Amino acid sequence: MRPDDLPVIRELELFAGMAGDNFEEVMQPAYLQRFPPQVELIAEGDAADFLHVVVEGSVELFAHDNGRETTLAIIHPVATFILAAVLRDAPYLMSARTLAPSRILMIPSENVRAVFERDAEFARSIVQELSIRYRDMAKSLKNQKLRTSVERLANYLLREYEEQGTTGIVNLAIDKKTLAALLGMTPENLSRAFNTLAPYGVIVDGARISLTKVPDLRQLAKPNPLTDDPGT
Amino acid sequence: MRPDDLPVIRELELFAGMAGDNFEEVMQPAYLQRFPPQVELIAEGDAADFLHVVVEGSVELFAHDNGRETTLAIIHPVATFILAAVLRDAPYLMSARTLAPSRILMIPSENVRAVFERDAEFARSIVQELSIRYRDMAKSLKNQKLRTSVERLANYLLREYEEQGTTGIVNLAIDKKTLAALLGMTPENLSRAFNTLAPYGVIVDGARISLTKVPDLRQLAKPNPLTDDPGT
DNA sequence: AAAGCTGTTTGACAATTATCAAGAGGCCGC
DNA sequence: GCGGCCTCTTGATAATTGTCAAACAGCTTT
Repeated sequence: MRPDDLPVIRELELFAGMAGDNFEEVMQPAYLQRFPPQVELIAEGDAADFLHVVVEGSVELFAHDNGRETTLAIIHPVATFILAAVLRDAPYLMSARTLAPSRILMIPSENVRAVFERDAEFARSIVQELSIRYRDMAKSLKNQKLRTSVERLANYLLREYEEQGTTGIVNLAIDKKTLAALLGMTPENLSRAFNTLAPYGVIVDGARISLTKVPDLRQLAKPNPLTDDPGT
Repeated sequence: MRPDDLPVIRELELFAGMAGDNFEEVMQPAYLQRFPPQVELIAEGDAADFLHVVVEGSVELFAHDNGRETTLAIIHPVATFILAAVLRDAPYLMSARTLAPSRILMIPSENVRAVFERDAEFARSIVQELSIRYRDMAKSLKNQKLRTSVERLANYLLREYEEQGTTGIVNLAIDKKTLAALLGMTPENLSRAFNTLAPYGVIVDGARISLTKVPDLRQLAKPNPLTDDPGT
């Protein structure tokens, strides 16, 4: 573990309020590792031995059933994943793979649970983190059940548009196959959904998407904070 | 509040480990109320003023977007709902209505948060509860994204079959319109899905469903603990 | 430059799911 | 009983989404 990584992690809301001793105790047995893209970090069904923190890069959470696969979330730095499994000492419900070259911090589950037991501030942070995650998951379910694939794509683009600073250009950070899985559709369908959005000012050039008629797009997408706004 | 209701609530895992004083503090301002069926208890977007506990009856959690509505979960006694919104002091993401005549305990959010701050055992319980809810939500999302409606129905029936004691009969506790919304389909589609399952030994007689070829049904449904088992 | 690879797009088609309209059956009040 | 109301079902049709095959573009490798 590089010493200059610790402050970044310390600033994570999850660890910010923790007592210094406890932070060291939880970090001491942790290790930070570099992974190339497309490495499977955990597999659904495995025991939750480590809490993972994406320090750099990005991680895709996905799951299988029958023969199919879907993406449930994309995790960007700096954020944790599979916290719930760690706290319950239960098998992971999702698999995780790196999308980009990434650095992942792995903290043994027992240490997380041990410090949780005696650091009230940490417990508080965990509850906030879990609540946010729960609510994000609820929003995803609403998104999936109440919208068509074109609407999901339109709302995704508008969210990225906001997050990338409302210039008319949205850069897709993930490839279209992954985006399709995240939005709950096939790559072919995503390609056609982009075409459907052309009259609403959506111009595709590889990973560069221009939005030239945002008001029109917004009217189609009908974004809703109670379905779209992440992290609240 | 009837005195003989308290022990039941006390046994709820969420409150079981709590110190006696704190339990009284959190219960003192709470009130228990009777509601007829189809009463809307909370609406999405409202402030989370109360933690709700279903003591008797049942409650449907549902949500809107565009003009559509879907059911996200059915809550049976004794269990809480909208815990995450209460802990974050954020607007509800879902609405709730009674399905049956119900008794609902309502605890002011501030009291929950106050006791959470100083009762470590309660904090622990909350984390467990939240983790379970998060994982249930993740399972629902997998169910929705990875399965067809016929598969979702088949798995629902098998789960009920197990929970109702593996007699060949499953009694639907909710009407078919609500079941359709829970499974993410229209009532018409549900009706047809039941017909599709007829060759797999599913015989419908109103709310009484007979399962005469459970192995066949299981083969079609391919149930998966990581998608189906609730509360783990 | 040619070959091969990957990711994406397009076309043709099939499966799934939704919509609209109508009908069957049960239940309640008059 | 009769009518009305409600839930559920069925039929016809349309919209959405998925599947399979092929083509294409952008890469890298040779």
